Amino acid sequence: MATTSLRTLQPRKTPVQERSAATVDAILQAAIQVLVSVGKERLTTTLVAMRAGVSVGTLYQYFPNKSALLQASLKRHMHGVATSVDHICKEYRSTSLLTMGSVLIDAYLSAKMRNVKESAALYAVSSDLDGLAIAKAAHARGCRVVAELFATASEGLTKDPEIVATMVMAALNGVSRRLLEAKSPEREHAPLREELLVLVRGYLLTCIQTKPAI
Amino acid sequence: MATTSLRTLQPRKTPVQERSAATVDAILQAAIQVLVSVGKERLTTTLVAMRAGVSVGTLYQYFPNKSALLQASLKRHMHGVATSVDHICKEYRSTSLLTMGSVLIDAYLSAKMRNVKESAALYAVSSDLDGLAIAKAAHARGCRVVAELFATASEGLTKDPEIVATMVMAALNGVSRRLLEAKSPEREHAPLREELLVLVRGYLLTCIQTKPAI
DNA sequence: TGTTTAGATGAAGGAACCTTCAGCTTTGGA
DNA sequence: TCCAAAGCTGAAGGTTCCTTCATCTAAACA
Repeated sequence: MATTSLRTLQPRKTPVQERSAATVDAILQAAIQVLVSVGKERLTTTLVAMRAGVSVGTLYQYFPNKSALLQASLKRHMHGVATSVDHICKEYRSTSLLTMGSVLIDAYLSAKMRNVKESAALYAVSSDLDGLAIAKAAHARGCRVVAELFATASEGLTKDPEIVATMVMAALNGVSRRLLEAKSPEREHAPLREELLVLVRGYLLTCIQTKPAI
Repeated sequence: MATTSLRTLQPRKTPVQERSAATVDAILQAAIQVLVSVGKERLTTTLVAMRAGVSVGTLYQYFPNKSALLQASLKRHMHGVATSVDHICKEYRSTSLLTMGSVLIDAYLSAKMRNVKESAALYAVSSDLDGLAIAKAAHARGCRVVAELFATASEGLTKDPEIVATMVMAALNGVSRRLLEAKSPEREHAPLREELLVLVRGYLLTCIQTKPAI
């Protein structure tokens, strides 16, 4: 069963010409647009194809079924966020824990806020059975990378970096979700970011071995 | 449209005899069970009716449509959690902020962990268009109640209680979701609870006017 | 006991929509 | 220019599942 779902996730046909690569891209973009405008419940493959300017048949040449299409959309979105975080994690190795926390918050939040509607709409996808696995995997990978970053902190850690990373990421998730589902996320962005900074800083301070003056 | 959805949410028929009240209860319980066993995607009204030991027709006498059924299930679940939090918020007025944070975490987490599968399965419902409104409303109400609690803290607050409550609840949500979606939530419950305590305590300390020794 | 009302039934209507496939068009190279 | 391969089309098949309603049973009450 797992084998089947993994196999069916693969594109039916791999684009070899340039135009088909553009088609796949258009379909994925259209999927997001439809998701944003009508929601996951009312998204149909025909609607997505129309929006992409192709026929349904074309869609089914690159995605074996509707679920695969949604999963691909979700993966694409999460990959964007993950890339931002990865970048930060490479760049800020061996700095102070508080710096790490601060830049992590900025990277994660601004990646999510880059396209508010899209991020919010994809929550519906990441909650169903197929999406959940992808979301979990992405989250787990994110925690691992952040844990590795924390392990290089100039101050020593009193706790397992994995646990610290898990907590920070969970808080980040909670607050960003709250933000994305707010009436006007743009307006609340700055204040919530500040407050999140306070929250994470307070926590990270308790994870440092020799407490500094600040 | 809002009027329509509100009207259709109302039960089609109000139970007047005792047996029908029991039927409604059985249907709601069955909805949760089906949700847990096959997920929201594959839940059908016929399946729910079968599980409840009634016919589909009976289901449609109390719920105007499938969406209303799911919404009712979600409401029931959230009401359970809200009741726990409300209770705490009445009981711990005028205590210290740290006490409030601690009992809040316990109340919220144990309410969610009371039935792990159910809580996890309902995330799918709370993410779709109909469920989102309910979830948001419940969350907003929770924040308001907690903010009122925080406003009575024996120590003075340096910030708007609403903001403090929002952050604490967002962190709570993030961590409990992470917990509920873990492979074995029971095993991780205690350690994550401890860590959540540290996280929230650290934050609340920064919200107190005159910093105490502890 | 008879009548009225509440409650329950489940086959069938019918809409929605995923997915296929036989045939058409475009592209790239020989 | 011409052909083979890649790409595209969209009507139609088929399935799933929501929802209804004519009909039956159980309960309350006089």
